[in-house]
Amino acid sequence: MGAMEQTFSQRVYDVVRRIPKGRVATYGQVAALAGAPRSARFVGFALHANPEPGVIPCHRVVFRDGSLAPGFAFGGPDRQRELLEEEGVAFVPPTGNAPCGADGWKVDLDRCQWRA
DNA sequence: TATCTGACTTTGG
DNA sequence: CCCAAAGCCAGAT
Repeated sequence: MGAMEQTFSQRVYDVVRRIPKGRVATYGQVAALAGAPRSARFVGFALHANPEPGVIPCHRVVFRDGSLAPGFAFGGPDRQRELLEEEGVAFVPPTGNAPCGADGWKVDLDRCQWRA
């Protein structure tokens, strides 16, 4: 058995699956842990390609800015925010001048970004 | 084998 | 402050 080579996508799933509850990681963070600090774009692509619903907490993966994926998320960013709140993830309100994608609410990376 | 695309990220206007 | 473009890597066709 020598061929144990997993595709980058499989590796991404493995990393995302290790994200503890109540913590979030950015695409770049997952990409780095997967062994490709420059393929942040591919992280999202991998999750979209085969996200094994219920097994891979793709809702814990957010943008570098703390905002969520617009439109392509599993049912909408509103759903993602609700799931994260259920896990105890802290959110930051739109300070009044923060544009942001989803609802203006962003994940508090300063407090809830996952640390390997 | 080559070409294109994409759930990102960073820098510039 | 907001919008746009470029760079990046790995998979799909």
